Amino acid sequence: MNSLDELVILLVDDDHDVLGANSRFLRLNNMRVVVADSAKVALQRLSDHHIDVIVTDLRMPNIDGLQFATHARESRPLIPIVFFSGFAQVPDVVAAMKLGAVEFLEKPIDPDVLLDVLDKLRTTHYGEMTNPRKAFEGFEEQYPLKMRVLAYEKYLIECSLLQHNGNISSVLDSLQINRRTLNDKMFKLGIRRDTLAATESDNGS
Amino acid sequence: MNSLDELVILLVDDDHDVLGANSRFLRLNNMRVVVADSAKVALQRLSDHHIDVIVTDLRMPNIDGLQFATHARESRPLIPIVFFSGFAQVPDVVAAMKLGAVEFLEKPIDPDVLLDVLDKLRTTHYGEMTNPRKAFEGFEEQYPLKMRVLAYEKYLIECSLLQHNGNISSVLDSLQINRRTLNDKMFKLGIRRDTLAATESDNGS
DNA sequence: CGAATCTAGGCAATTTATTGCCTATGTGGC
DNA sequence: GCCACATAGGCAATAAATTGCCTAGATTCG
Repeated sequence: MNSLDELVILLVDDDHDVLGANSRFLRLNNMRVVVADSAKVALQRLSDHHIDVIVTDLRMPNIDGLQFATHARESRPLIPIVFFSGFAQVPDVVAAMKLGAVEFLEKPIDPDVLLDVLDKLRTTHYGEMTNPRKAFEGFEEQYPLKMRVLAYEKYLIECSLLQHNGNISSVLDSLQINRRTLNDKMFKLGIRRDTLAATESDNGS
Repeated sequence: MNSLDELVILLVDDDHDVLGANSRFLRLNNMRVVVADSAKVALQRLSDHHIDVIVTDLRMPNIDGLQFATHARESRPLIPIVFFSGFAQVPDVVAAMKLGAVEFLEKPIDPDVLLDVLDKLRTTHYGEMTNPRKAFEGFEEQYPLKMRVLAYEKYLIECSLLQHNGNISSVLDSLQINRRTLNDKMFKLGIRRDTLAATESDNGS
C-alpha cells in the first residue's frame, strides 16, 4: 500500500514549461517527482530528499548537465542518471555514457519512452537485487576502484536487508556496523528499507 | 596477448579506402591490424585470429556495427570495441556505449585520437578476466561489512596487478586511484607487487 | 493516554583516508 | 659517473568517514 511502486525522480530542466509537463506526466504515472530548474537547486534537492533516479537536461546555463552529474556522483556515486537533450553532439553523448548514464534521450522527450526507461530501472535496480553477482558484476574493468567497491558494498547491504526483511537492527548486528554509519551509507548508495523489505507483505490486508 | 607492445586490432569498415588508410597508419605505429570489409568477414576473422581490440564502423550494409558487436560479444564477451561513424544519431551512440563501447569516434577519424585511444586500451584493458572470485568468496555472512568490502578491494587490486603484470603505473591508471593511496592500501591489505608479478616468465609465442 | 521500541536526522568530536610535495632507492642506458 | 624512469616512504594539509549524544516521529502495547 505504500511506495513499492514509487520511484522518486529528480527532474532537472531549466525550461519551466518542459519541466512542468514532464513532471505532471510522471506523477500521473505513479512516480514521485522532485523538480529543479537548475543544477544548483538540483544538488540542494539531492541532499534534502531521497532520490532514486536523476533525469536531467544536458544543456543548462551556468552548470551544465555533465558537470551537475559529476557533482551529483560525489554524494551519490551509484545513482542512475538519465540525460536528455536536443541537438546533442556525439562527444556529449559519449561523455554522458561514460559517466555511467543509464540512457540518453532526445528532446522533445517522448513521455512513453521516458516512462519505459524508468520502469526498467525499477526492475533492474531494485527487483533483481536478490541475484548475487548481478549487483556488481556490471562494474567491469573501466570503472574506478572506488566505484566498484561501492557497488559491492551496496550489494552486501541490500542482501542483508533482504535477509533480515528490512529489519535495521538485525542488519546492524549482522554487518557489525554503527547505526549512524549504516544510515549514511544507505542514503549515499540510494538504498531504501521499504523497497527491499516490502516484497511479501502487500497482498493480504 | 603475449607481447605487451603489440595489440592486434580488428579494423572493420566497408569503405576500402578508409580501411586501407587507417590500417596503414596503425601498422606504422606498431600495431598489428587485421582488416575486414564487412561484418560477416569480421566475425570470421574473430574466430580465426587472436584479436585484442575491435575497431568498427557503425554503418555498414547488411549487418551494421551494432549487430556485429552483439555477435562478437557472444564469443568474446569482454573484448573492447571502438565504434566510429559519420552522421551518428544519438540513439546509435547510446546503444553502442551500452554495448560496452570503449569509445565512439566521429568520421573522419583523427588518426592521432584513434592511436591515443588504443594506447590507453593497451594499459587499462587486458583481454578477458579469467580469475575466479575466490579471494572474497570465503568471507561469508558472519564477517563484518568492513572486512568483506576490504576483501573485495584487495581482490580487485590483486587482479589488476596480475593483469598489468605488476606494473604499478598501469594499475594506477586502470583503477583511477592516487599512487599514494594505492601504496597505502597495498600495505594495509598485505598485497605485495613481487608475489603477483612474478608470472611473466612463462609461455612464449 | 502514556510507556516502550524502532527508526532516523542534526551536530560535533574524533578517526581515517586521500593527496601533494619532497626525498630516496634501484635499474638500465648513455 | 650521470640521467631518466619507476617505485615507495615520510610528513603535513585537507577531505571524508565514523561515532556518540541528543532529539523526534511512528508504531505497538497496556
